[in-house]
Amino acid sequence: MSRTGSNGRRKPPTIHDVAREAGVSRGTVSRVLNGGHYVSPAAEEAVNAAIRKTGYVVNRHARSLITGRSDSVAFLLTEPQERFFEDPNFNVLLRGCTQALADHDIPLLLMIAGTKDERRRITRYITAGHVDGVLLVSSHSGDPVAEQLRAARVPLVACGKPLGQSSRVSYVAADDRDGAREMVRHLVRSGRRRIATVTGPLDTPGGTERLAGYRDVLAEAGIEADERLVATGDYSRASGESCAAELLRRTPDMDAVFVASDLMAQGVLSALRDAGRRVPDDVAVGGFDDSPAALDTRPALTTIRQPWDRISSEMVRVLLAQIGGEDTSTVILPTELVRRGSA
Amino acid sequence: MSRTGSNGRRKPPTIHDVAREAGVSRGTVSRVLNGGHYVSPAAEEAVNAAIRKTGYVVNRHARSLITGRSDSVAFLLTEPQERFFEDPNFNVLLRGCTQALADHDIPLLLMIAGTKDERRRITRYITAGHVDGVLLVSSHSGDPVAEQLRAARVPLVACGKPLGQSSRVSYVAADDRDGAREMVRHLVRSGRRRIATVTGPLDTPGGTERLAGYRDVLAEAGIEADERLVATGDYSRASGESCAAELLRRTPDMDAVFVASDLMAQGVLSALRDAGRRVPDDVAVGGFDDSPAALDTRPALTTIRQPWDRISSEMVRVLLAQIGGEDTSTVILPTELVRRGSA
DNA sequence: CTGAAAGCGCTTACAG
DNA sequence: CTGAAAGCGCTTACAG
Repeated sequence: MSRTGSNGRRKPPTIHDVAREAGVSRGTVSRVLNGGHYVSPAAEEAVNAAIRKTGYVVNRHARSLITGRSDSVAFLLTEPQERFFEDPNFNVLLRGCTQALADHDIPLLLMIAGTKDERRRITRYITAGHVDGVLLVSSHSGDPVAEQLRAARVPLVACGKPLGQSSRVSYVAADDRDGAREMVRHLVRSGRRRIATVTGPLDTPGGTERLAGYRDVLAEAGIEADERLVATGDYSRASGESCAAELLRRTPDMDAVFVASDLMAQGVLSALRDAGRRVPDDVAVGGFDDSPAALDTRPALTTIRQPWDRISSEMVRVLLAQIGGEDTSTVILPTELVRRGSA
Repeated sequence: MSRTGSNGRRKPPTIHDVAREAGVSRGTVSRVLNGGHYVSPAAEEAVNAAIRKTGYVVNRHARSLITGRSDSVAFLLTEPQERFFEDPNFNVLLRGCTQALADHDIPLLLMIAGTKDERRRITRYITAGHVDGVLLVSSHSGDPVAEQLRAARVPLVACGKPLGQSSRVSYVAADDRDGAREMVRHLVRSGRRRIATVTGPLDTPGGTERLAGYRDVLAEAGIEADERLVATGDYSRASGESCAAELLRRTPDMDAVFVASDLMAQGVLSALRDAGRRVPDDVAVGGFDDSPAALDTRPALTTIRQPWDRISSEMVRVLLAQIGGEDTSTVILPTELVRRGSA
């Protein structure tokens, strides 16, 4: 059935081969392929048998040429730093999206727009219609790529609230503020009063929202706010270490630290150990993310779980809905306190 | 210039629009697009101006339909375990390949064949010609996907030596055996004599080759081999910890451990600390990979650097060559000893 | 060097 | 329910 091309690789069967095998027209085969509407049971049966027999697989290029859809989606990373790749959250997200898309038989194109040149090339590629939509992962605000894609009306869903133009862009995020509240309430409940925090960068939602949640709880608990207890990190382990060292110098009486990411919390634990403070006896430490590494610290890290599997499946769901014509939407997912040894 | 479609999104300009704008035929535009052969300078000039003016971007589906190429490449992960995503090496490799391909304007499709169902679906997709070639990342031997793709004559290059059918499959790998030798020689030179090793799984090249390198050096140094000094891990941190505990029990006099991955070495360091052994004073520890985490251990990990950036760029180079008709080939890249505190 | 024309494999109104 | 036909946007021999 399958013809052999000049290069030795088999030429795959076409819809024409299937039609001949089934004794119907190509149109009928196509109708079976596209949902089986307006096809008699007998014809459908014959076509399906012919498909099995020939091993036919639709040629997506031909289909895309006529439908105008590409049946593929981009996973776009716009990140000047290399950091996202070190971040375990990134892995989970990427895998989750790949698999959620695979369930719809949609391939994921991975694109990294690190430099200005890459951003221009990728924007051109996407706006030329080579993908049906974009899963956008970009931690910082004021991302020009997001704005350009939005202007070109490319279906788009961001991971985390895009600080610049949130009102017109779909996004899926964990409830950062509430997660932070959970953790700080837990610290308060365990008797801590001098609670410090190491924040993320303040131009990211994880930076501002988790800090806001921290302040919410101090206010509701009637604990006086002390700005010396607030240090700003950049999500790296090293920044956690240096922030903790600085906090220990400024406020040696602190008895707890809420750290806005597990990776930074690892650095905080190192700094505390170096300073001879016991965790959690002298200082309780709470992280954020529930990354795999949270299990490997000594003591194991009490942290806030971000539901990455749900975040990725919701991103895919919202994007496909938008590709299907629905309006933009926002999904906020609940977090969960995971108690381990550090707090 | 650009027409507006029914859904509100602009219909991108076609080769026809460019031809009209430039005052030439569509054939001439196509020739300019495909290398500019048999085109007069004047025509080429006019076409390029028209392309700029219209913002034309080639429709890859139409092109692929006729050329039979897809101008895209799959990055295929066949891994029953989730482990690869936790492995920092995976990140570096994926990023490296994405960027090396971007330099050729070729998008990377990420595919994960974890379950049997996924493997079947993905094999069908790939053998149907939807990608021009495959970058294969699969740690274990006897991978049925590799064999099927090879049989279907799909251009393919593996990361690491595929233990099953290495002779007919291109691959790029670090020199595992020589890297292991470097590390163990370093341990011997620093006066260690009771040198243990924690290997990777013995159905992976990193497992067998690094063990072979370890044995090479013991033999050349005239140190008696002692099988009690060999423990087999599975590349996880936890296995490093349990292997080290077992080694301490079997051979309490050991004065060094060569560990086949940095992640396992982290577990080894924990176990040694728990046992009250000082590193490197009592026991020297050498890792393999030079992962980012190797900088974060106490003491920092002496390790063997795998040249991941070169591995990824070579994988892409070899794959593109093969797509272009060249024969299979093998690339072995040198490793490098990175001395830090642990040995 | 250039244009007219065929054709890649598919989908989708259009008649029946 | 079904077939014949047009056409998606491009590339590539084929004449000139």
